[in-house]
Amino acid sequence: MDGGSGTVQTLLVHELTRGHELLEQLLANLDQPTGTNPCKPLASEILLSIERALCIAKANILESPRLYPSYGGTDSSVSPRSESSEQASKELERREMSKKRKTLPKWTNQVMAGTGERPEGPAEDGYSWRKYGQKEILGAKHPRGYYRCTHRNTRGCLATKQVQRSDQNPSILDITYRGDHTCHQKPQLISPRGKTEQEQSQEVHPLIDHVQPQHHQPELLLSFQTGLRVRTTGSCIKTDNMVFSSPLGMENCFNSNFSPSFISSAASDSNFGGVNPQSAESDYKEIVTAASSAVDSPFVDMDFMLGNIDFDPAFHFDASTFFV
DNA sequence: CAAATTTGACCCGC
DNA sequence: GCGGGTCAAATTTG
Repeated sequence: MDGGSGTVQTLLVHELTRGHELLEQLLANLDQPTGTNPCKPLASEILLSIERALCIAKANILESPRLYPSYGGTDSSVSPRSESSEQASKELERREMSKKRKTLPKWTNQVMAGTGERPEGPAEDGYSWRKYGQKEILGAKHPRGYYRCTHRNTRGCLATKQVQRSDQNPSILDITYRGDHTCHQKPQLISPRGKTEQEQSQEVHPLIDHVQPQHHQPELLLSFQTGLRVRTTGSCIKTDNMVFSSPLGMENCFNSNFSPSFISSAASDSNFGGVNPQSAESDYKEIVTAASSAVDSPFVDMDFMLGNIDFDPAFHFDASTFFV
């Protein structure tokens, strides 16, 4: 873990460099007549490269929770006795909070919001969130909802998310996750019982961690269906039309047997009922990478990858056996 | 009645 | 000063 720092950086650099090179090739090829140019394979290559980098980066983030000061730390270390010290601790908490705002990993999903009445309702991901605020955002038609993990107080879980309806397409929700769930709450599978059919159809069913292998992550599914977008900031890696995010970060992508080839095969995969092949297949646009400062504290021993830097396209990895 | 949501106030960074 | 994010009292919901 601690010794893996150079290794992970090397891997990241490797993948990002490769992605960069491929992108250059792609750009060069754009000049060629459309019939002959190999843009598509190149684009796929780039995508793979970025996915790998993202996996590596996310592995780091997940594997190093100590990077992010724990909420419990502040209130367990400070035991307010008088009102003034209580105020002081609140001040401290606030200051910690602003720090966290900057340091916590952050990634954005776009999921299809049902056409339903509840504006943010369908943004279910299996965790129990508690709304703590709503704000009108300048330049946005729809207010942004602020949610935090229900177990924030009981278990000091820092995870928060912001849900905002997309301007362009009101049926799409922009969900920005921040921080990992330290509550180790098993995302409860929402039982169909007690839910209306409409609710069920709108819901993004949770499945993270130990789920039936034949099911793909619901967000994943929805993302496919909507032509999705998943972005990771903080780690500054941003991809479009790339399904690769979840509240648990890479744990999910691994656990759902994520493989890069999965994406390109999605269009033909009949499991994705309702997928518009075009959206899944044709729009590999805006693949952007940027160097990141948030991924430079590698804690994961990635040696297992060393011998195989050129990943198999069917690259997959069972996190449950690796990240314990 | 406890838990969740609403909403105006407040704080902080830019 | 402005805008985004959070707090917390009041209110609603189950």
